[in-house]
Amino acid sequence: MKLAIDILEERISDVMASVAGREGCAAIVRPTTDAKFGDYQVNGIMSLAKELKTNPRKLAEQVVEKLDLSDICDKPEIAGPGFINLRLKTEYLTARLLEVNADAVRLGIEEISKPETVVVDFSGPNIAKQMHVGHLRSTIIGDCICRTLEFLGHKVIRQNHIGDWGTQFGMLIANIERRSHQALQGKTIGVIPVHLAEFEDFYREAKQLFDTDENFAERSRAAVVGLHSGDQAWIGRWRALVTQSEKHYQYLYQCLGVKLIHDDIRGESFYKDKLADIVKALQKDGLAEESDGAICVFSEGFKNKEGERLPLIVQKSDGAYLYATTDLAAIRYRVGELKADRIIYVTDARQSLHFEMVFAVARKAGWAKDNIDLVHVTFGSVLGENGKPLKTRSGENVKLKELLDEAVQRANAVVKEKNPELSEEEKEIIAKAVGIGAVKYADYSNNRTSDYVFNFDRMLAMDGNTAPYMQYAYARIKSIERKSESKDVNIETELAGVKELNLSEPAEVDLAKCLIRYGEAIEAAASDYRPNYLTSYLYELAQKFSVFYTNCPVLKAESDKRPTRLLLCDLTRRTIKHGLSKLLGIEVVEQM
RNA sequence: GCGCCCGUAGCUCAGUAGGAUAGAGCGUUGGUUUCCUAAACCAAAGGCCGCAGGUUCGAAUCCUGCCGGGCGUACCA
Repeated sequence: MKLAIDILEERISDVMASVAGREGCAAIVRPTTDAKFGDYQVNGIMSLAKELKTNPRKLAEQVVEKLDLSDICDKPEIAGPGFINLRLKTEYLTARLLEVNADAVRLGIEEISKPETVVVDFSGPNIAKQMHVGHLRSTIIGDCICRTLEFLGHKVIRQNHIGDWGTQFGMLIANIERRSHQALQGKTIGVIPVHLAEFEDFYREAKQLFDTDENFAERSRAAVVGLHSGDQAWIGRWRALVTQSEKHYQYLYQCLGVKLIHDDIRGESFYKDKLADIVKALQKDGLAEESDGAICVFSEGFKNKEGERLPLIVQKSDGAYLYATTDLAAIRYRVGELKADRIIYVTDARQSLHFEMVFAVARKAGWAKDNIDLVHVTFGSVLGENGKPLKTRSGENVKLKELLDEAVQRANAVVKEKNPELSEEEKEIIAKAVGIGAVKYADYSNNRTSDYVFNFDRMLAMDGNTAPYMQYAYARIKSIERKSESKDVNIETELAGVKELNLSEPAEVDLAKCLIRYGEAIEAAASDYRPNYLTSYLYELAQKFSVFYTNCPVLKAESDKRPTRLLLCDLTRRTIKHGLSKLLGIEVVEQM
């Protein structure tokens, strides 16, 4: 069924159009800013009145006169300078709740009518390096966008554009070769790093050798040449490195509950054979030209420090290709092969200019026609308490794994303190869900465009808009379920027979109204790619549930009240679970 | 220099086309438990929404200028 807000928007806009005698009127229905105004307010009358140069209250009256919303709302009220205030009818609310209740899978939320093929480019870790905190946001925000668009009915194609190609691989595979020789000489040394921490040393070792050992540097350059020319020995070493290091980020995806698999990988190496053609095509179309020895595309409106035109370099003066070239090849592939209607890039804001230029070139070259949506979803940095990008004391990037481990460890300490009687195994499961959930939720609940300060204590707090608070609300409902058995209440049979509801307490009505608005939050989150709209909604829901919980006994309620309350509990539980686990990829727990 | 982002309560942050008296949480102060998890709930105090102009019935939101911060700005990604 359609969302109330969408039905209202449509009907009121139609009436406005007929009153005004013109197309394209927007009612701009929004939740009220204050409950005393009802449930929804129409904001569009006043701006329309301005355009028509008429009195807004008079216009509102004319609209209300012709408006029939009697199946949804009480009589609309005109207020202030020209608002129309709407209050949902209890019968509508009841019917809607029962509908949501009957829909176990989608909670009464419709799929969109025009599904698109959406390619989402996110995460993109570098091979042979540990994932660090800088990869967190792209990985989880991208995942949430995928999950949300998928739920709404789009065909989502995840693309993990990993950094698995480039000159730095020369020294890495040269180091594999060097280590192999040592191993053959009987030295007990791992040839390819296996554990996460070893990658760091391995990379550092290669880098140091490259900088200090001319023979090694020479060998590294030979390795690059070998790699590019398809030498099997070098390719074998490279592939071993890629395979080994992929295992590590797959492990982290699993920890984070991020849905990215091996098949989603289309790394830089995937495009390596397509790059020459990209440059050739750009030259052939006269879009690319040589400048200072590099092949460049100059687009309108891009300037450098000196105010001169700024190029998108697609081939360096030494003949090598760059990420701009790869990104162009990727657009071509995604539009041509994957049939994308929309391509979303989830990377930090610092790459804005790069994508602006890439998009401009892709448009000019005709690889992305106007009907293809190219979207750069940016986000801010994760900061430490000092307001600078989060680093370790020694100034290194904080490893993602270490960050998550600490979160789980801290969560474990809290669980131990709050609920000591749980078994070790239960505590571990809860700590993992709470710890990881806290990190993710804290990230999601911030507006993605701003930087935020990372703080374990705050994200693990039980008060406020945090994962533990949400999980706690869920656990309380599960607890009611468990208690019901000992009180001879059979929830299933009571709910199965519910045909009518008895909403009388304010806390019940508030909760009910919140429940039927889940779809609004999802729509808002999807259209702006902003997970914080989801967390805000869920938090509001959990708060309303807490108020309901303190004011309205469920199991001890009179028989005329109990089914309604059981239903409110169950719908809240299902909505929280859906939001957290299905859309945000955060685990819920049975008890805390 | 130019471009993009940001500046909202003591702190951390919301604010979904320009809408009604700017909202949360933390912290502070006070209150609630023979009752389904008090990891909860209720209440109070706390704001020239960086500054100054402008646009209009109405501005945290749009425009201009300024101040302060971050990022980017030709061969890294």
